Amino acid sequence: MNAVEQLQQAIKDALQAAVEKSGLVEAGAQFNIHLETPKDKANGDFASNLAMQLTKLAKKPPRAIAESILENIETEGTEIEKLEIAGPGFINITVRKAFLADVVKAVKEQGENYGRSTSGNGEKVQVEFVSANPTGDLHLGHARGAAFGDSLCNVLDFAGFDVSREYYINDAGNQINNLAHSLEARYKQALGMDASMPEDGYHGQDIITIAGKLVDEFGSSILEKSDEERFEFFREHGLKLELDKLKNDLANFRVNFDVWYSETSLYKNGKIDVALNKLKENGHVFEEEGATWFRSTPFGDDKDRVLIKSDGSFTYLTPDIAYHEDKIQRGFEKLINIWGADHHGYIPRMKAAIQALGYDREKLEVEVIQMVQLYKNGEKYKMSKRTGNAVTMRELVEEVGLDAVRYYFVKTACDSHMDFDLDLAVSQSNENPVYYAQYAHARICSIIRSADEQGFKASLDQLNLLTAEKEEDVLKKVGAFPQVVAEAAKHRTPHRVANYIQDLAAAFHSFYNAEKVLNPDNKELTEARLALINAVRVTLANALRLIGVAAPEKM
RNA sequence: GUCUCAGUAGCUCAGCCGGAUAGAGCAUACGCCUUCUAAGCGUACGGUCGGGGGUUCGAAUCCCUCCUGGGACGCCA
Repeated sequence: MNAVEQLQQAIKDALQAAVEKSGLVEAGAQFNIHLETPKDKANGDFASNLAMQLTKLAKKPPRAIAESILENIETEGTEIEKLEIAGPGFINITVRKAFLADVVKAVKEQGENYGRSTSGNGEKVQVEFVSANPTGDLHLGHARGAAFGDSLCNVLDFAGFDVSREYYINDAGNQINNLAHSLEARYKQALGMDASMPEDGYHGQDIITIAGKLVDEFGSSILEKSDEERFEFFREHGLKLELDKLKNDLANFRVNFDVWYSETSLYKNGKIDVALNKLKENGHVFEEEGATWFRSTPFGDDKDRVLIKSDGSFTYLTPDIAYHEDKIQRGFEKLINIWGADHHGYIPRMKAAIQALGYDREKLEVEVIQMVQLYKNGEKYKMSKRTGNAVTMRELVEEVGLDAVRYYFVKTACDSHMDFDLDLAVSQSNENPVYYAQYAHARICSIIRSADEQGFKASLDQLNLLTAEKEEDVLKKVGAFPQVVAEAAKHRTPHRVANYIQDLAAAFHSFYNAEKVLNPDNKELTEARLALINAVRVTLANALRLIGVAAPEKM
């Protein structure tokens, strides 16, 4: 627990004791004490709506309850300086100013770990995201999913969860055959031969690039292989090169996975059969019209689902069920899947499967990322596999810049729809709010450099000098960081961190314009302020790191 | 038709486990650099929180309903 949390807990305990002592409620009555930070600081550092909440239990008007609480509260030995009743019955709490400055010490002690908490209790969580088919380049939607997923993982980790990042490789099924055939056509074309793409082929530039690489390495020798060998060659090499490219693009996007999990491996190690048999034993499987079905409707799905098609092959669902059982057996307490909105209809059947296998369906949690609609010059831009005209993640980063893209995708809640105009993004990239935060960081670094030249050194000895209004604002913001992270983790909302970064940067910029840090006439204040801005710097850097954005020392 | 996400300032979005005068950025207007980075700060302008009901001491927030827009409803993945 950090200093701010300890303080809040102490206040809550004091309030709790006051209510019990006052006799307002019967002994043993249950009620929650919730502290909030008032928007208007005239209403104190913290506020509680306890008195209003107790109106039913105490059968008295809220202000009378509040008065009774204040009469009975013990503030000796706490950081509470002042208690006031306001508005309909809020209890506003002001704490000793000196306490606020303690946060600077906490940041100094914890450094790059400032903001960490144990609120996740080490819960083992697996986050599966991106998981795009290895048949083409990552596009805008994947970029959003990648930015969200990675930031969420960072936030969960920081909040004390035990996180594993996983990418499920769909390397079985029709789309891979399709990849092999598309690649073969491109390969022949690269050799100057006349070859047409398969009907549902992948038309992306990446396949052409890969075909070129194969020609460079193997010349025309592949054509001499038998049909079967040739197909296998293109399947294997296509897959490998596509995967290499995916890993590379994601790494360049600052996204790295702990596990790359192959769908094909589920075929090879028999886990699909195990899962299927379990469903059968549990009585959830039936045969109809030559196919094998999963009776998912009793578990809330709107229709039953085919597991084995009449041609004997599995549907996509079947290995996916085995995959999810495997996740659970690997000991994860929570499975968080990040899916595009176009897959949201898939959620009920997956939850049904988990339940049918005998597990708690709530183990699976799906975060749905709403679509990114691409615009060009103000008009909807239709992307299609057919023509391969999608805007790729790589192009996006090249045009707009990595930090701007990461920030852009994570600042908006994932359930909000997004319109994206590439031209607009390029022309406005200098206005991206990410630079506002980065500028704050660079500014602090610049002040610290000047301080070094002038012989000032940050000091924690006189933090009680930090009493200016803007200093208090900054201290409160810095102090709020651990809670912001914990909330963002709990609600799976990394965008809260992005918003927090804006607030913290704003508080700093405002302070910077109001007060001068380096003042040769006041060494003590200067060194206290250096400690303060260093705390801001560390907090900003930590927060930016969580959302995958760099914290530059110069701009 | 069913399911699902959204609708908040001119634009892009926060706020949504109910709380005090609904916030930020951009845009617009006006101020602030002989002083630590003006990619900054300050002031002003700007909102029937899609409409209508309900629950509550209190609703942008919860419930119902309707309207508008995105998405999904395959023996594709």
